Amino acid sequence: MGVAERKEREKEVLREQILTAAKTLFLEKGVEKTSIRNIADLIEYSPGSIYHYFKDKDEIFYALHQGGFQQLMAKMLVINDLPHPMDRLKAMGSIYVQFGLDNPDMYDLMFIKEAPLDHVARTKALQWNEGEASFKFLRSTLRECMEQGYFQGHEEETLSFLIWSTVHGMVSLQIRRRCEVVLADRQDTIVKDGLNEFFSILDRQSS
Amino acid sequence: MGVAERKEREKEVLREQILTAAKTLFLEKGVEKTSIRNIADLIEYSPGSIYHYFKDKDEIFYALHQGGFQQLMAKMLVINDLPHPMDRLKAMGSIYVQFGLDNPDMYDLMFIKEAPLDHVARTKALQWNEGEASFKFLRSTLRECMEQGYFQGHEEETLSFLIWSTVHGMVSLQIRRRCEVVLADRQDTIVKDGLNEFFSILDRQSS
DNA sequence: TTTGTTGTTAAACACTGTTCAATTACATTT
DNA sequence: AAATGTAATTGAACAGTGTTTAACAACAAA
Repeated sequence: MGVAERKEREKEVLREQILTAAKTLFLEKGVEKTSIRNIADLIEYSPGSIYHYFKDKDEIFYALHQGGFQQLMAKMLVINDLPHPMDRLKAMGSIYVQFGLDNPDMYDLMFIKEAPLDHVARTKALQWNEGEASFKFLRSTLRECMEQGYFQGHEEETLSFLIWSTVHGMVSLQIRRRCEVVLADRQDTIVKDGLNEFFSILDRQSS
Repeated sequence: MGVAERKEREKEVLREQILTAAKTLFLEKGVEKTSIRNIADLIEYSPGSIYHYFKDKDEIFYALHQGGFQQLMAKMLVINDLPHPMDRLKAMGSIYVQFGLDNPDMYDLMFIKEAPLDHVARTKALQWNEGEASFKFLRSTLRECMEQGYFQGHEEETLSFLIWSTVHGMVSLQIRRRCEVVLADRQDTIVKDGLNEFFSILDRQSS
């Protein structure tokens, strides 16, 4: 025995190889321009063999987007050092935005592209665990703010969605090049400026 | 003479035919799944002839997205009836969001998809007139609000961007199916609820 | 040594956007 | 009316795409 386990490990190794190859190509060319044949070429296998490890292209990019959430979540950990929930909330916003600007392709995959959600939709479970975990994290931080008297008269879930939307809106308008022309002169500061403007508004919501 | 003009008109007719065919297909299948051959089939021409009227696929979808801006702008006209600038600002938000939810594919093309901006980038001018006009419209409305004492201590351009980001964020998270799972039970109310939450925050920015 | 499973492959299918040489249509000039 | 020139149209071709599948190789178990 033990042979089944070894094979299992070997299979896992190749699966990982596919994923790293996919990530390499995807980070330099984007999702659409990364083809199954490109990935196969890079790991020196035939295109067909990819399909023994992943159901389809969407599953590969679903797996990659999972890695992105791990990255983002790891960066979020630093907020634990901040005692005041309002500081934690703002730090979350800054980290989220910074992550998006630093890793535009990964952000794109996580929050804009259809591929990962298409895969989720095909999986009968219909659970986007990565997204749900992140949203819960935002909600709990916001709840702590509310317990301290902030955002009175607001509803936790709705306000969480609104906050998420605001930071996502800024990042995605930037990533999908809607700022490039409309706000050409302030292209590389507008998102940070917008975020600070947002923070000052949030601060006024203590009554 | 007059024959050159007639030919010009005929050419314009076919150009329009291509556009309506493209729009029909695009609204039922989306950009990616609408192929040049599909469009050619629908108007009963060969695929090659499309390229006598449009440089490439991006140019077709740039033209379609222009139509989307006209639609949106037409809907915006009703705000002229509102005397108070703050009401106009909020009405703009409602109209924008409603447009996005009612025409998700067109919204996608206008504010999320790469195609129209890719075309803009290839055009040496690098002017996204549609987007700029819309943004200026938002800015001028916001300026009027500020002149009435709202949003003191805020900067017009930055705040305009922030407001745009907020409504865009809500619509795009919804359209790209990030709410579907995270906020499954409130799927078809969350954006409107979020917008109202946003309005209540804006109202508090009068001091 | 045979059997059964699993991994791998090349070829094929049905597509895609785009280019291009050849052809047709047709107004203008001879 | 015939020849010319221009513009529109075509079908084929090119180089790609995701995915399926029949054949084959590798190798553990019987």
